[in-house]
Amino acid sequence: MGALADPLRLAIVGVLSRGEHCVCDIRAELPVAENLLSYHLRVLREAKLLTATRQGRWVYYRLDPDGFAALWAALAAAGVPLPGEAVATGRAGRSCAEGEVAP
Amino acid sequence: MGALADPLRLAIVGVLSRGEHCVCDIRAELPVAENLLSYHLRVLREAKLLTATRQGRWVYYRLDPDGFAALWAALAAAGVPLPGEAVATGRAGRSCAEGEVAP
DNA sequence: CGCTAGGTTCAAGTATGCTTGAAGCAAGAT
DNA sequence: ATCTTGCTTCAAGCATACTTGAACCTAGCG
Repeated sequence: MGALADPLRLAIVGVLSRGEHCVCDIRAELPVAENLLSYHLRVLREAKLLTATRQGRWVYYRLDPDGFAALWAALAAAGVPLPGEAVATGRAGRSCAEGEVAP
Repeated sequence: MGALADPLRLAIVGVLSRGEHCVCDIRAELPVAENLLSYHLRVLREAKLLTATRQGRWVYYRLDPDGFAALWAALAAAGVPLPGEAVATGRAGRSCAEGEVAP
């Protein structure tokens, strides 16, 4: 998680969600320093959300379906209500106020 | 986003995913300073992921379904592949290497 | 080979966010 | 009113992450 917490990285994912792109094309859509883009691409790569392949002089990035699947699985395991899931809003067992404020 | 990027906040959401809890009960499940818990609860509250209601001396927190719905909607709008969605891995139009390395 | 273009990495400064301790506020108990 | 409990807020220290500039590496070209 946290890899999607940066607006630039979210924008990168947005570009790549339309298909594979090389760094120079990403940079054409996102006006940002080459350094910075490389840094954020690395963060996303280390988060397993992106994969990179070199072709000649260019490096092509694409989204990693397995990484996103793992992300959603981890969130689900942590108890985060994913889209389409019901959100529990009822009262759970309480220990600190046991029977003090009976409804 | 980013509100779910902290392990403690993720744990808080996990506890609240089982239903409404007061702060002292959350604290009973997560060994953390009262200050710190209050801080992270505020972050989640300001992210619209939690709602708080005071009842007597206790403050009860619960997940906010609308907030989570808005979060997933925002991610979808940004192009993030949500669970169950296909991930585009094909080639998109390229401008920098137009026709140079024809497959 | 030397040279250039596309990307990456390194080391620095700055900003952001987390953590801690003390003070503050509200509501019930005395 | 005074005290205690449950929780929040404030201010300061510390850690982390972002940003910038320079050096570096690889692939292709002359």
